[in-house]
Amino acid sequence: MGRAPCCDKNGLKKGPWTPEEDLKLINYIQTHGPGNWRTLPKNAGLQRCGKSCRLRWTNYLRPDIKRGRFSFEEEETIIQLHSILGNKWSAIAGRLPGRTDNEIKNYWNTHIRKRLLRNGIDPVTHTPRLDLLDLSSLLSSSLCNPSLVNMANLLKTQALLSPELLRLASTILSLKNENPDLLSQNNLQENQISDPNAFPMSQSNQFQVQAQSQSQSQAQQIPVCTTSSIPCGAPVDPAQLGQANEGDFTSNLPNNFSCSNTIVPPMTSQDLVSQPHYIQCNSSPAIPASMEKLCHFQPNIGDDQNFGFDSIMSTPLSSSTPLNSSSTFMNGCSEEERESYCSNFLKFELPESFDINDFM
DNA sequence: AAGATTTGCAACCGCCTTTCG
DNA sequence: CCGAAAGGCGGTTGCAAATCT
Repeated sequence: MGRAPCCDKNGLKKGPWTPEEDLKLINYIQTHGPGNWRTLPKNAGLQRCGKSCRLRWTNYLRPDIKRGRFSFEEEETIIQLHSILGNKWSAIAGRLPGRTDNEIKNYWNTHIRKRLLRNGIDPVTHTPRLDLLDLSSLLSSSLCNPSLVNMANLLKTQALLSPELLRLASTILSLKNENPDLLSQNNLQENQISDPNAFPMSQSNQFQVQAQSQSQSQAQQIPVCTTSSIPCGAPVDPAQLGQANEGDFTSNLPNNFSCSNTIVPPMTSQDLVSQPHYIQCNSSPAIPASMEKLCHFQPNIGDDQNFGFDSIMSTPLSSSTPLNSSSTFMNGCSEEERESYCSNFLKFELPESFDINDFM
């Protein structure tokens, strides 16, 4: 019964391949084709297991393998595919011509995964991770200077995505109301916060609240988050924002605040009503309109005409049609530039029925 | 300059599925 | 149909190179 025994494992070499072994394997496969991996080592004169030969060929010696740094387009494809397929490296490799599953896996683990983590994105779920965000600056700011950083700031960042954070913010407000002394004990820190140069903002959360002295008449204006290394651009329903501002959120809403280096002219509620119900996550002026689509959060991926789950699953792995190629312009860009893009990869859209009070 | 630490990647390991006798 | 080996895949390791202190 069963097959004939596999290759004799005794005396088989392991470890790094020598150039001579590579040459033998290449010559044999070029002449005879890969064929049966079990018998290949013996026929090729190699003291290796067939499995080892197959691995060496598919991961390193195959002539169609593309070596070198991953392009931005490839990286973008990997992230998109990983958000759907998870660690199905072979499936991902099937969509990336010339790349092996092993190479993609290595690249994910050594580059992309770390970058996503740095930006507060869970590399498994592709959603923001609050435990990775530097909440300390937000919290200390909120405790030390209620006029500088307030509930709206928390909302602005990620609170709309997280009931936990909203509850935390609510607790902070309660603390503030119950123990105002707590605030006065932190005058020194307050001064530090007031001086942007003296306050060491965390890498992941460089919020800078601006335009404190706007008139109350602009209170309904919508803050625009322009840049942050965490995913931002949470959608805001203007009506609900106003409701939140007048309701449980007792602190004063900054009329025009930003988490970037640049002040963006405030939008009015009317402006927003006529716009899609999300705030643009504008990471860099250099990102062209063609990138906009990529900013949409992946749950919309099925609607993306360029990238659908069905297309992946129905397309043979051998057909190496590259996915949307909107970003080849970023080939060769620096790690920082990639990171900047990566950090804004997610943009969230909430249904119009979204009610912030449901979270409180 | 030297040792420590981090990074990148080839290769191995072990498990699961497929194939074959 | 069954059992065993091949094939395939994802996770992990080990080591050399690069970077930091």
